[in-house]
Amino acid sequence: MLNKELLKGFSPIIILSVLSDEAKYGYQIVKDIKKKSDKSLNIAEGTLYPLLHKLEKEKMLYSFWQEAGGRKRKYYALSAKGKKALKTQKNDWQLFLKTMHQVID
Amino acid sequence: MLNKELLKGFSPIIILSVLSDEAKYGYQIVKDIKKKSDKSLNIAEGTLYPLLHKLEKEKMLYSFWQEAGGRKRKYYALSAKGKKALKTQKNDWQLFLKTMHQVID
DNA sequence: TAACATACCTATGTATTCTAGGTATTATCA
DNA sequence: TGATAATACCTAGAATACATAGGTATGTTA
Repeated sequence: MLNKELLKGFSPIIILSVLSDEAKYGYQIVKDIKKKSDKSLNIAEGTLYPLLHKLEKEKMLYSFWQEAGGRKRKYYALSAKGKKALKTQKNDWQLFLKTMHQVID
Repeated sequence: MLNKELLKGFSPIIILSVLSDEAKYGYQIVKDIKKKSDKSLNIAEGTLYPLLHKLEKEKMLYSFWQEAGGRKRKYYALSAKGKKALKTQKNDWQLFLKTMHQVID
């Protein structure tokens, strides 16, 4: 596990990124991030759900309910605004990398 | 300026890094980080001073007062514990980079 | 002599994230 | 069959980090 404090502020770009290929539901996003990060990232459900609601409120995401095998799942997908925001955030991330390299290396 | 929210959690590694060559005083650290980052990072004094106090309390840093040109300056230097912590944090940083790459790229 | 730069500091507010719960359904296994 | 685990959603409150917005004091420069 990474130092949790290191992660503050990066949740939005992580979530928008994992949604960039296809719509996913909350529980799936948690597992997905865990898997993709080799278990280094473990975003708590208590962090994810409020954040999904916030991103939806900001029109970055939209949601729809879908049923599969008797289970109701709430899917989230990137809106046009969300796609744009993801691009911006990836640029910010690159600048951040460059800056950190300059300062700490 | 980088998105400020992106920076949360990285202040300690930044401060320990800029102190790794020589002891510096608070005001100098602010200017130093600003310069090294091409003005991308602008750590507020209201962020820096309490953080220096915290790092000193945790024995990562030690301080001493020195006078130059009639001005009193409080210098901070890395302790042995601080040097060790810096190494650990740089490893954490590398892991974080790798993880972010896996998740967002 | 006024304004700016240097140099230290703290109190309070805001934003983010975690902890620690809660509910309900389905799958597994003893 | 009954208990436990996994799936799937959620929220309230605490903890933490950082920025904002001040404050004080001295030295420098216009």
